[in-house]
Amino acid sequence: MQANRSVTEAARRRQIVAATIEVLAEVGHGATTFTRIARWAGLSSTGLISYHFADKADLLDEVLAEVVRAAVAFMGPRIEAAEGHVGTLSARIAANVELVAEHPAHVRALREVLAAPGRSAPADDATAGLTDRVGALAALLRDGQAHGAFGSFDPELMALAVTGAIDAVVAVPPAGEEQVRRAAHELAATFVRATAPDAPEPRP
Amino acid sequence: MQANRSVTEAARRRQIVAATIEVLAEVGHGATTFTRIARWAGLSSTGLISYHFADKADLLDEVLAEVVRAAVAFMGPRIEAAEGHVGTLSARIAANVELVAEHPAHVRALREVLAAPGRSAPADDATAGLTDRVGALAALLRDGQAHGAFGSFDPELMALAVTGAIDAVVAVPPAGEEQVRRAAHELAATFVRATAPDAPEPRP
Amino acid sequence: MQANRSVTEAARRRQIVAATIEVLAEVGHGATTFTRIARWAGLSSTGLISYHFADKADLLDEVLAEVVRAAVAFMGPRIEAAEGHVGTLSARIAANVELVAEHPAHVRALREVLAAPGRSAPADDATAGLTDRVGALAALLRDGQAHGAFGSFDPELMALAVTGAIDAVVAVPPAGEEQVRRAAHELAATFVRATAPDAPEPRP
Amino acid sequence: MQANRSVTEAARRRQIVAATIEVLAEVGHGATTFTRIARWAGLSSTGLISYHFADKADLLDEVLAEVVRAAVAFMGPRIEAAEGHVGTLSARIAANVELVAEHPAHVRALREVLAAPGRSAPADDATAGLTDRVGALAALLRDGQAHGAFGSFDPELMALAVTGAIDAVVAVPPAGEEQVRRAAHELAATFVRATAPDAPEPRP
DNA sequence: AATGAATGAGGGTTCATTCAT
DNA sequence: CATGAATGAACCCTCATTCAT
Repeated sequence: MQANRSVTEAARRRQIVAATIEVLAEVGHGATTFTRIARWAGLSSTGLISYHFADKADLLDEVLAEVVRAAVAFMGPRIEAAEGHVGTLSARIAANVELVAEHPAHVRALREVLAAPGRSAPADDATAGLTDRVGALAALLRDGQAHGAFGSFDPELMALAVTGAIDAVVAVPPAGEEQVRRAAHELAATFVRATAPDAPEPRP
Repeated sequence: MQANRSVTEAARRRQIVAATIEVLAEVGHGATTFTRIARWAGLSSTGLISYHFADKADLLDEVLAEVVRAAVAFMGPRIEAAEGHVGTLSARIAANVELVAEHPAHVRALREVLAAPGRSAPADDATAGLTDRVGALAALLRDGQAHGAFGSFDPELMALAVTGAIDAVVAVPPAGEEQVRRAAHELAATFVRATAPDAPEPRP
Repeated sequence: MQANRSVTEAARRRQIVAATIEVLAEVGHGATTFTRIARWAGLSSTGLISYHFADKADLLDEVLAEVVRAAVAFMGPRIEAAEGHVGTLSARIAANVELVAEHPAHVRALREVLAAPGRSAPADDATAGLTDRVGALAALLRDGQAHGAFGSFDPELMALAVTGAIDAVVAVPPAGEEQVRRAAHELAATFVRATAPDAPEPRP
Repeated sequence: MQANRSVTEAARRRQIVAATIEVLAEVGHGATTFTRIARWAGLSSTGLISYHFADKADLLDEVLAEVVRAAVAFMGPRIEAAEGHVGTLSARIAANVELVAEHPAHVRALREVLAAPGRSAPADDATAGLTDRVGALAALLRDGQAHGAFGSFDPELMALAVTGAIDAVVAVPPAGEEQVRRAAHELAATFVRATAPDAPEPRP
């Protein structure tokens, strides 16, 4: 009789976060207002949002956390299942592209939130893990280079390029699951080629 | 002594446009308000902006035009000087990366303006040329494939990847002109590798 | 103890509408601003008005409705109590004149609202009934002519004249209830005379 | 070489006044801005208007004077040509109605100016003569009553009614000169009837 | 836990007016 | 005599946030 206090609250918060994700994905960060969120969620006042979240920034933090949580849940197993440096790189790229087919609104919302002006660095590790995709990727590439799995290139720059390419590919609305899978494979192949070990001296 | 009729107006407009570019680059489109622009430009009232520009959209149009003009002036010669499909691809990537060293604020402002909600398609060709970088790149890649200069891959997807990679590389604040040039070359090399003709059968 | 959900809102809306009527009557439509309304109503911000009314047009619609409601409530019984065409004409004129003694601000506000630029035709019948006083009057006159109650004249023109005369008489600030009643009777008598059946041939 | 200083100025003032009359008639007082007037007159800046007129009120005063001047020039001869009290009343009404066919914009502009909030009493006599049509008419009616030309009624009230009726009839856009003349005659006839001497006791 | 009325700052825009040229 | 750039107040409206209930 007592314990469901926070159950109710948690449900409300989740409802509001979910609505915010949809609104962010649909109208972008600039037009994401409490009024619009309340309307989407079927709430009759913006006061309720302020009641459950200290701040607009607080709400967006929660949105970020939720989006990251879902993304990690989706990508984690796929990446861990991969073997070898090349395989991991490949899996990372493919999983990231495929993520958009599973949670299109989440991905757009993520970009909107991160692009919001005045956002400070994320707090927890999981968030950083997704947010700092570049760093994680660079580490993988550097390690692979040390093991001779990749050629010689600037790992940070390549990580940046990979991440940017994924985001760009993901930004165009995908047409069908099949096409998403194809794009995932092809993008992975592209960077496998780009990171391939340097060609040996042509034999005489 | 008389001929400079509207020299004042032109100067003010340029001043305001320049200030808007800086503000856009710094705080993003959503937070780019007349008040902030006026403060940045050292104007004492937002009314002055409204006096010189019909609309906020009008101002942003002018910003877009200016940014595109500068970008075309910078990249055009570099691209045209290149020879061959691979050379052109290389030059395009390098020029784009180097652009950010020349006009860092311009590049960020461009993205902010284009990302603004409710923006319609650009009118003139020069703008479209810069805006639709993906299309232009895809055409180059497709043509190169037909001439055997590139391997087999989806040109649209690759164009998207190249563009995204450039933007990502460009997004991090560059440290020094030397480093920019290095990044330009390396990124170009990366995609030259990624688009290289399929390896011939190893000779026996 | 709970049932008064929106009693506060309704009261505020009524308060704002009432204030708007007074302001309209005093300074005219062009100078009727949210600021002036708020000041008159004793509100501390114009935001409150925007909170309760979607639009300035929305507020003016409400004003129109309220004014019409009051006018119909006042004039309706008086007109219906009259008998015969001449009696009805008389009652209509008198009631209209007397209305101004009861709700002087309402009448001026009505004119201001209807004269506002960009107002579209009224929706409901009651409003139209008050708005299209000319049409209603013309119909009465035409019907009366068909029954021999009135002489021969252009009904539309006469209706226009009657309406204009009423408005003019009503426009001057009345001095005392007694004088209003006198004016009402005399104006009615004037148009009873003006619309009287054509004099019969003098008997030999 | 010197004398045409004020000639130029007078011409400019007339041009601006004329433009203002048109704008007033077209968009009403509330929307009559310096910008719109300048655009209509083909001027490139509102500064020119401020240069020639001390104030917006000053400009509107000039407009009023011009409108009155034209109206007096039009109506004066027609009224003076009439004979007898009834004839003069008739002529006054007809001339007033016909005025609208000659200077439609002037008449609408006049109403707009007089309806403007915060207008004080007119200065010169000619203006007062037109502005205080009611007073002039009341004097005529009172004098006529003293000479037995009219019946018994309140002259002020009747004057008010006549004026209001004229304005109302004039307010509807006239369709053709013929119709205007018909309306003029009929309205005159209406009030001749309404002011007719009291019917004598029916002879036994 | 929830409501919704209220607030005040700030948004873009229009306006009459001033002033140096 | 004319210009047009500049100003600052006021316009309507939206927003995140507060608070009594």
